[in-house]
Amino acid sequence: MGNQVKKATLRNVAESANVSVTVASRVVGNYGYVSLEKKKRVLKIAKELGYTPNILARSLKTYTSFCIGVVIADITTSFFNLLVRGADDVARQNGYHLIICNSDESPKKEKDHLEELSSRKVDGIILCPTEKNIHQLKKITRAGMPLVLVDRKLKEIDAVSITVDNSLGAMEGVNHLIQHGYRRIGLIKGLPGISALEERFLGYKQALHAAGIPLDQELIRYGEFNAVASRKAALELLQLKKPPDAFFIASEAMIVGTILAIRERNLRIPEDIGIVGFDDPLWAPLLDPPLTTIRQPSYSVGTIAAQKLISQLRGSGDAGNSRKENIVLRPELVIRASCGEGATGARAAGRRRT
Amino acid sequence: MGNQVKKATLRNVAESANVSVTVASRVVGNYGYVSLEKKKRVLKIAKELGYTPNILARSLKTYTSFCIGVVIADITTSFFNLLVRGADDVARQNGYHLIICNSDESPKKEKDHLEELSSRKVDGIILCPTEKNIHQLKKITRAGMPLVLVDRKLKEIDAVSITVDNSLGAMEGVNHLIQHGYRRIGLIKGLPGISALEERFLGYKQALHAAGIPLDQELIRYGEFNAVASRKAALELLQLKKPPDAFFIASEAMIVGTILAIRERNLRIPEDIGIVGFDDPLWAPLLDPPLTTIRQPSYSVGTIAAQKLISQLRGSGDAGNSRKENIVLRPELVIRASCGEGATGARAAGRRRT
DNA sequence: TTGTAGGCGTTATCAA
DNA sequence: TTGATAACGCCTACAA
Repeated sequence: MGNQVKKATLRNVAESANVSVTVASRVVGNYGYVSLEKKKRVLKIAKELGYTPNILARSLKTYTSFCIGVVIADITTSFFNLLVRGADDVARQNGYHLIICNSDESPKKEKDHLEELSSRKVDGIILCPTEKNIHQLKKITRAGMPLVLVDRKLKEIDAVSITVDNSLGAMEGVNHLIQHGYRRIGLIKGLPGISALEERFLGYKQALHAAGIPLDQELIRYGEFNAVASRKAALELLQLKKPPDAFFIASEAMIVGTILAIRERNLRIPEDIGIVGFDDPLWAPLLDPPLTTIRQPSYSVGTIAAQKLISQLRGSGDAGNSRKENIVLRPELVIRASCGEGATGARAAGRRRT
Repeated sequence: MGNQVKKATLRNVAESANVSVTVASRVVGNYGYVSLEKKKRVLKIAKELGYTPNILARSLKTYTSFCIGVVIADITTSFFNLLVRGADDVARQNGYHLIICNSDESPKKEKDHLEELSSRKVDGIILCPTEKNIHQLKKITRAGMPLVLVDRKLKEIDAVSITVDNSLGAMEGVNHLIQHGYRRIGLIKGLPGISALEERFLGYKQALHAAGIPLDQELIRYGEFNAVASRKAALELLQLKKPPDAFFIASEAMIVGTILAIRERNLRIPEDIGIVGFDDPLWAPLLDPPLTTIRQPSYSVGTIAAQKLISQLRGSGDAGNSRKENIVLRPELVIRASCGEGATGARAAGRRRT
């Protein structure tokens, strides 16, 4: 009631300091001409009142929110949280903040998020697309919203994309398996229709083809990117009359499910079954035997995406757009012992080499 | 130049639809009286123009941004990304968005983030405090910013906090170790001065005390929440003249480091050394032997925090504040085999029971 | 049921 | 150097 404190707005600061809002704005914004005396006065009052600029108002006026929207599948997976961390690190460094949205691979959620982000007037968007909202995305880019795609690319959309060479990675992984004598290689895929994963499938097929091994559809199962579905899938595979002698697993959580299945069936790695996983979680070296994996540079995907987006934001004054560029990063085969090599190599010596 | 499209603002929509902004505002905001005819007209035009409300402007006017600031240590750790996911799920459900900030346990970064969030006029903040910015936090709460603390509480601050019963969890874990015959239990702590971790230390001491085992300072090391420092710490411990016969490890990444160290020294778990880890990562059951852990309900910490904050936001009209409430969640001891029980129990039978 | 007008806190323009 | 003044896009009395 009585002693309501004055709200810490620029106008009030100016009033108390006996200057115009313009002057006050200049000193807090640190630009233009202001006499030293007034400058000091304003600063002092601002501090006293605990003034902090209202970014909402500023953004409304300047048309820049210094916010970047990020929509990914799920912040809970290591690939994405590393990616987000990378993006956040460079964004902050440049004065930007991130608004993170989980799509859970649902086109509907993705669409909602995209709309929200537009409404919030983010300066740009980093997106790992479900690949089912082309129309919506076209609208967004047409409206001038800078967009950077990560992990998956969309040929219909005019935007730079940062991806990993999935087919190469998968090929190397499967090839590694083949070189160690495995022939019936079960594939635990993610979900259908996602380009990054289809690319891994392609790599799988190429490696098989190169080795003259026929593709057996029976050996391919969807693990839905989670541990329970992948465990089930692996179990099914293991029950085949002609079960696989190795697994190539397309992402982290599915590695967990698959290994659980292998444990349940009491199979030995690498003697009874070989394993290569796409994604190199922190705990891969902890398994017994340590897991051979394809490591993705996910943090870098994030940093590069943010860099590209921000430089686009900065240059947006001049150049039109038509900036379709694909940056593809190389994954790395990390050889440990789950295919019979490395530390436990001796143990694997006895296995058939066909 | 020539055919510049009209900007999709409420005013333009209203103009094109031949109604006042008020009417337009009403139909898009879906409130008040509007004739069906005009309603249809406005909706049609809005769609044509691709209108989407400018949330910045709305927030400026209404004093609510529907944004919640979240500052945590690091989104990259499973405890925090699960927490954030929980918070995000309930926030979205209620129309709120999250702005996530990583403090990396740095008081300086935390302070900057807190200031930024105030400037951005978030409606409230969920914070895992470094516990070094009391002054700043007081200022924030005094300014009326709703605040919910997670994982750690601050007795000086008047805010609700959602924590886990750390000392109980640690006590149960260490106790489990003791019951299985371990006596020299090495402790891999995080960093000094963080209440949640000090509580775990307390639980450790209590369990020791209850069993009549003297506390040996030599057995306590800082693992700095990461794998490399904890590996080093564990290695040091293992080199003692009287090395530990078990490890109690205070958080996930440090489990990784410690196990790496154990591997290097070629020690068998649980025969040579027992292990209990605080945090129950997805991969805990994958280790050989599967890891006994203290599972924290981190997702729930997040959901509850968001719920509390939002209900505070809603009720903010009436009640003052002075809402100091501590919700403490119970962690759970997940017994697997790293202390000689469960699946590999037989193997542990031979170990000394003092 | 509709419209007018003022203001949210900033920044930007233009004189003074 | 400084200060009115007009936006930015939206909401909301209040009046019609």
